[in-house]
Amino acid sequence: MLQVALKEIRRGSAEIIDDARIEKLLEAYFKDGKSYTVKAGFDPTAPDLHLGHTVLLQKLAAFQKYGAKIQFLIGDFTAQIGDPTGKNVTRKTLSASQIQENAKSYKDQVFKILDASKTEIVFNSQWINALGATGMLSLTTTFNVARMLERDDFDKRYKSGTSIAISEFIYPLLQGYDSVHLASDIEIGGTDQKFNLLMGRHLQRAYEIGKEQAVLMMPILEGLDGVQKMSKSLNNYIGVADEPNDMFGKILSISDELMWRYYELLSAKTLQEIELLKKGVEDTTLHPKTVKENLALEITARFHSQELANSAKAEFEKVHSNHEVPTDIEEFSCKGEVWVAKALVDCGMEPSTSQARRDIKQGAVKINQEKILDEQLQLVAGEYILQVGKRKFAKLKVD
RNA sequence: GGUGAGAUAGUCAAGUGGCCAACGACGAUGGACUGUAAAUCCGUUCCCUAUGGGUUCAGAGGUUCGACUCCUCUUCUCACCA
Repeated sequence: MLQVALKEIRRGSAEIIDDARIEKLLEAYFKDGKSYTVKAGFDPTAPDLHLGHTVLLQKLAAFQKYGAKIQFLIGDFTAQIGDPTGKNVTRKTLSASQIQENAKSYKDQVFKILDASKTEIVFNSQWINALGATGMLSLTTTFNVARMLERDDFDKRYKSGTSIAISEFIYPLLQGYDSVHLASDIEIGGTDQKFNLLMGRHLQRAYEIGKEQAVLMMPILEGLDGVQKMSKSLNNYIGVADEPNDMFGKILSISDELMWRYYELLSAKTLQEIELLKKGVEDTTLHPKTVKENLALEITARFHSQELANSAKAEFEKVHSNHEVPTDIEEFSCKGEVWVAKALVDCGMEPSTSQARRDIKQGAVKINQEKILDEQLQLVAGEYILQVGKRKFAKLKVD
């Protein structure tokens, strides 16, 4: 039983520091039912969760299965600094009510994956504000600049002469201090968080709280482009709140290579099962598209339902394999004769009439399934199905 | 505080008085081929009912027939010195 649990906990992780500690904690749980805490930090500014976040959340859920109490930390204080990435050095401070609102939205989304009864949501402003200037000062004495510069992005920026705000040095310290205050047994995060996660261990030692947290790092999930990490700002994400059709379609649009990555980090399938799928594709007994469809079905079903996932698949086939018009299209209406280019802009399918004209010229625009090439076309009264490219549809009623 | 270098479209990056709506690369997007995969090929990539007009090269002025290019000031970034 312990071995099964450990295997599940370790699955997909990029690196584990102090694996022995995790083993001990689980052992104690199986023996005496002893609980332990697992901490994970989240940014209060982005309450729209995407699959990249769920990699971490699923890991937390796995811990919950084996006795863990989750410390779901919302970094409302640290968000004022912004995790040093070289960009967004200073961020807007969020008002208390905004943070509460975001936190609520987190709850709505997070508890689709996590067990609420085994999760505690905490805000770090609560104890960091209580630190005061003296507390803050003594926190900074636990570390020095040379070691701070060991952090990869600090190192790069320092060497390349990009500015580093002093406040950015404080960020890892505060994140580490959170672990001191919460007395966390384990902290998990992405590989990009390694430095900060280790800071937790360092500070727990410095503050002599009698334990040092184990650290489990998950790989960063690549976005739809397969290169950059999944993020909202890069618009390469699959949101957990995405419509079933979108979710299904987005997953199907990833590359075959990336599909295996998603399988490993997102699927509930065991590693052996995934190996079998890989073999099947390699010796051509399985079509990669089928394998990808199954993944899309699994993920879509997880956040919606099996039924909705199935109908998303049916819809997808309808539109893309049979080139039919989707079932649900946004409807627009207007009065009098309209010029096509204008109509496309009004329906939000094109950003400008210039762009619309170009697309028409290139044969990207279809009306009622017929390609049109006349950019001067006027739409008289009637109903039209407008289409730009492969995926943009709208219904327009002209009176 | 002093001195010097720089700021160009989503990003990187050419352009040092007219040939500039601005080379190129990446990205994005359309088409072909497919499995809405990858790879590849060919387009497009400021706005405007448009063989023309308008607004752009950090911001504000100025010189000039004409400025992304020259001058002045402002803001920001970097380097060296203090």
